[in-house]
Amino acid sequence: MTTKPKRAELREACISEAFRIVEESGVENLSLREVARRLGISHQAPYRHFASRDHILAEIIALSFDEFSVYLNSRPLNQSVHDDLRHMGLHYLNYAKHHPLKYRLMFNTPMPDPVKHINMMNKAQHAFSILSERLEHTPLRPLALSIESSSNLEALFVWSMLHGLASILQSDVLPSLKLTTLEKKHMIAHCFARLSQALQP
Amino acid sequence: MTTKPKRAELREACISEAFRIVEESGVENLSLREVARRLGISHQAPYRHFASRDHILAEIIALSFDEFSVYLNSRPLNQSVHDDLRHMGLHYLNYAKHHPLKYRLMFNTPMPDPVKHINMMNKAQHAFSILSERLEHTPLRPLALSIESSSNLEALFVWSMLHGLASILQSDVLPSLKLTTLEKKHMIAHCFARLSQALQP
DNA sequence: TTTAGTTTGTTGACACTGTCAACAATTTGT
DNA sequence: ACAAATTGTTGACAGTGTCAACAAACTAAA
Repeated sequence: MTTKPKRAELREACISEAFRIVEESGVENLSLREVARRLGISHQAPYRHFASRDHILAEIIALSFDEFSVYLNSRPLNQSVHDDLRHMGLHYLNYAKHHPLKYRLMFNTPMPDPVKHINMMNKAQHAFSILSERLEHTPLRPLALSIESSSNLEALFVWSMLHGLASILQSDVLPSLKLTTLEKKHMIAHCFARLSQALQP
Repeated sequence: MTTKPKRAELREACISEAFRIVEESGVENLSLREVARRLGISHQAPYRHFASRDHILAEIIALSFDEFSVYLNSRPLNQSVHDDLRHMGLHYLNYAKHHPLKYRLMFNTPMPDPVKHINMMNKAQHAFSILSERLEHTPLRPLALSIESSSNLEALFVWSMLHGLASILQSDVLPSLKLTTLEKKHMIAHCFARLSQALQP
């Protein structure tokens, strides 16, 4: 439990305590009352700073997107652009692996009404733009003329693969799929190889 | 509300009522008490048939996987194997699009302990096997020798892309990504084109 | 500085949830 | 037909989000 905060700092204290709760035990165990309890304040105090549970949720989702963006950008510099894209993908998967509860918070949680939480959506958009901009400067295998292309579309494709893979890797279903240990070990490498085949000229 | 069921049919009635609730308003609004209310029985009656909420959840997840498997198999027959794979993918996305709440139930919901709900896991495994078996009889572009391959691995790759795409398409984040209407319109076609490039010999 | 007004925190309530325990009705097996 | 087991009901408890009424504390003007 965190030390009892002074006035005016309560809002920030609530957010970081809520963030901590999600890190520790997942969004389904986040309750405003638990936040209040940990901060040693009354169960209604947080309501002076957040209109509803959704509003504090939006804050910590935004925080997570920030953290995620920083993590994506913290990848080592790579010589070739395709190597860099690859490392970005691996970084993506690493974040999901090491912060599964926060990853689920961002991507697997029914979100509060986006229109009411524009800041949150902007942070999400920013994380996406990292991927999109990386692809903007990556020469790709040409597609048939009938197929529309743009760095956003390529980013959506790569993101789909990464998000799907990250989800499956941490899914409860995976252990029941009767995969050999060899298959389990090579999942990521295989998917990245196929991704290269799709993208590399 | 369904008609009050006779004895011994209560278990089945609970399951289908719960299934209906999820279809209508999503898993987060599923409560045993609401099920009981709709069936006109006491709030505790369902507990004679399900040890906990998780147990009825496991039942309707299993049901959803069944429905999903049937849907995947209901695709029209296609001449070429790659065409068939493509249609399978489109069918996958169609299911997610037309049954978003059930799709989320299967793939985006923290599952009850898999070990305690083996039937549910078997149904999930069966849905996966449909994809895996399709890939088993589809000639694919060869990979580098250092890269492991198997129909399961190929299925995981395709599934990753499909699941990622399906999730993103129904995500609340999508509208905030500043995509042009043209990009939105071509998302699916683009991803499938890239998928073909990855897989087609 | 004192006072009035606004912001923030507290207490208590309500409706909702899952689940336990005790009891009643009903069905089943002999 | 009666004993036993199964199934259904009622009532309770702890947990949740949130509203309303009230109290304390900070802020701004006199």
